[in-house]
Amino acid sequence: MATRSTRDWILHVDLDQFIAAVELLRHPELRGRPVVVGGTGDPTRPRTVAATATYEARAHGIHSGMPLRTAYKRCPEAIFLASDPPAYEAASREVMAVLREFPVRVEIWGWDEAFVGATTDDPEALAAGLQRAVRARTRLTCSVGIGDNKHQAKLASAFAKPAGVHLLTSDNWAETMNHRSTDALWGIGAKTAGKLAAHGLHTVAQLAAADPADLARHFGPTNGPWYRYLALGKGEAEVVTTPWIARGHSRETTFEHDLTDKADIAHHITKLAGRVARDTIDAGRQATRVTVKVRYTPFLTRTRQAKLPATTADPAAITQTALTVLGRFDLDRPVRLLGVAVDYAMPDDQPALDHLD
DNA sequence: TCTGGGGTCCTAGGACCC
DNA sequence: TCTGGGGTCCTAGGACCC
Repeated sequence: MATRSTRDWILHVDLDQFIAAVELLRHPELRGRPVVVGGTGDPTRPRTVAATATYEARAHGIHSGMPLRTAYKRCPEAIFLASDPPAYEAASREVMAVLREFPVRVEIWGWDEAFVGATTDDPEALAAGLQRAVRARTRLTCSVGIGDNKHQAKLASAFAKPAGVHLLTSDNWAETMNHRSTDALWGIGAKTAGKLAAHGLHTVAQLAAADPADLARHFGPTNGPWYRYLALGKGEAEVVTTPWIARGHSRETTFEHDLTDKADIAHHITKLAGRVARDTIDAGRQATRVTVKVRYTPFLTRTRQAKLPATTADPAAITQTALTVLGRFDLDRPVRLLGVAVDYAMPDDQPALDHLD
């Protein structure tokens, strides 16, 4: 291969089967067996879904997002494990620490992913070095995508699975992506792909060639042109190493049995609001707005929100506002989920000043 | 397949104001 | 008197992602 000149690259590091891999490190005797992780690990419990499934479980048609009861029917001999977020959090921190020991910029993107910005003439060697270090220190394997921007690198890491390295740049973008369906792009899902197809735009190539003004008319002034931008293989190329500042925070619960008693519903909202308030205090943040979410049976979701009288983290104030907002819902039908969310005040939000002139 | 939990961002319509 | 245009804020919902 020809020698490359030194320049900036974006790498996307994606841990392979992260949750399952962490569980198999703790339960090595389960290696090679169908394992499903989710909820409390009780496959008879309704309204619980799989967080992940090993390749052996996938061979039985099980996949993440599938109700555990369905997974159990498909493969009764599968091992069902409870989800253990603190364990995944800890494993994730170890991986990210390994990445940060390299002379690169690291942007954490969830438990099992990170973007790495590097200036190098050999991105493949860097990718292999990252993989070796992560495996040596954590016994976890990862796939690495290499691109000119985050979008390309993100798609490339999927092509690299499992445990491989794949390069997707502006040079091979068209040949790799043009024939694919638009939902192959990062940010276009099933719904948008369906709407695009209804406009005659089925493939990435067709979307790339579409008229931006026409897209803006049909898909919104920001989204329409953005879809075309994605189809051209463009994307954000800046790796942000400063910690992410959360925009908000929420807690929600799906109940195994529907709630019908209004006092019971209010009690659960009080508990959820209290948790959100404690989380807000723990995060050292302040809330500006409270949103209450109600999901009725069978699956109709409604939200109502209100601005807090003043920016606060006070549990009593947040709970009171949540209960007031709850009062605006129809509670005469069975409820399967309740949630409470807050918007956080952002650090650059200026307090409102009274203008006196 | 009877559908989790936790996030982010965009859009559209209405209120309100000048 | 029946009637414009724009700007901003608020709200609810939707789409997408991990």
